[in-house]
Amino acid sequence: MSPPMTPGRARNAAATRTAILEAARKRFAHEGYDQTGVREIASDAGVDAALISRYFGGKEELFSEVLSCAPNIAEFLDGDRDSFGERVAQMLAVEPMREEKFELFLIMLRSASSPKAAEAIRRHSHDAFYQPLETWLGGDDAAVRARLLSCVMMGATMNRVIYEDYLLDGQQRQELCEALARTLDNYVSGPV
Amino acid sequence: MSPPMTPGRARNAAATRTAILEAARKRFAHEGYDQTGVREIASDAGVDAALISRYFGGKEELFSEVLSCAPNIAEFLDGDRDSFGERVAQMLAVEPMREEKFELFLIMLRSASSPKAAEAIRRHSHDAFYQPLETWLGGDDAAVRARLLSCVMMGATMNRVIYEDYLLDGQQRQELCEALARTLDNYVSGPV
DNA sequence: GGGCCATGTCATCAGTTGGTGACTTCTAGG
DNA sequence: CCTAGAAGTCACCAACTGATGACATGGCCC
Repeated sequence: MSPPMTPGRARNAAATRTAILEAARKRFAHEGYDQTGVREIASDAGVDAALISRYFGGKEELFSEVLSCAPNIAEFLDGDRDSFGERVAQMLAVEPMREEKFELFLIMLRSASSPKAAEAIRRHSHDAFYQPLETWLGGDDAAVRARLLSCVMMGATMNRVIYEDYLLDGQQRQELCEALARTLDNYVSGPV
Repeated sequence: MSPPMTPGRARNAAATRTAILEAARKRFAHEGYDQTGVREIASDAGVDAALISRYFGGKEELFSEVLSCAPNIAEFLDGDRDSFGERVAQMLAVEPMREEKFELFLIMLRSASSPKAAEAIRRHSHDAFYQPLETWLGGDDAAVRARLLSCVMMGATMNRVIYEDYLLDGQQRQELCEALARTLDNYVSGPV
């Protein structure tokens, strides 16, 4: 006990805020908005639940804040254009779902059914997903192609959410991945 | 007051059961498992909430029962094989979402995030969706192609759930529909 | 008609949720 | 050292949820 341990939590507002945000992001991604209680978030963050209301105003505002801070689509748009389908399909069908890249998708899919969260999701996914994607795609039908890409990506994520990794073995997942990659690249490259 | 109105509800167990089931199906499809309360279902059905527990055992069992009774994929597998993509894409992108055909999808998507409902969904969607679809597709990679079809169908539904019909106008939805049809038919017809 | 069971109604419970305000404790600045 | 305010703790509330058991009532069979 070399450093004189303070009994309560260290008094550091910024760190506390961040801890809450981190814990909330994981909870919302793994359980969804409704299934996550402020007490659970607080417990994960090692914080009293009352601080959530104090710092963010309430659960709903915390959720919006989490969406704003979550990593967005940009990561995939940065890379090589020709390998977009391959990279995304790998994430969707092969890589373990615990990856952080998944988190924004998971938050959206698992929380979209909650009216309290829905509006925030609509707004944020437009700004952080469709808008950049459309710009990146370019062309007259960018909006439609963006929607098509979104359909495949969301659907694939949804399937894994529902079935985890049951039903398909490694070989089949590889085939799935390749087919997804082809479909995605088809939407990326050409006019539909 | 020609017929001597009974003050309470008509005493007809079968009709009451059906009324509850109907009301529950609509509520679960529109609001999801978590957002739907037994009191709301009962109110819609013109029934006392206690009867839900009496007739079905509880909300969870009622949900399973609703899934069992909901219309499944069979409708689309009956029709002409060549027009499968066209028919499904029409439903996914063009037809109004209030259609009953959508209900099973909506129930699944809106309730999948609830642990209580998830297991029932997994079981039922396998029996009423994947299994028939795989059989209908045939071939060695039927499982993978079924999954691909599912991804597109679920993703398209999810997009409409989140965005309703915003963002895309009629013309764009038509383009979306055609592209979806091509993709679906591609998965139906060929080895991936 | 009388008994009896199925059906429906009601009051209420126990658990959980998000949120609030009063309180304590620590730390910075004078 | 002492005060003021920020940071954290605690007890508690009001609302809601699913569920249950006691009770009322209708209709059928003997």
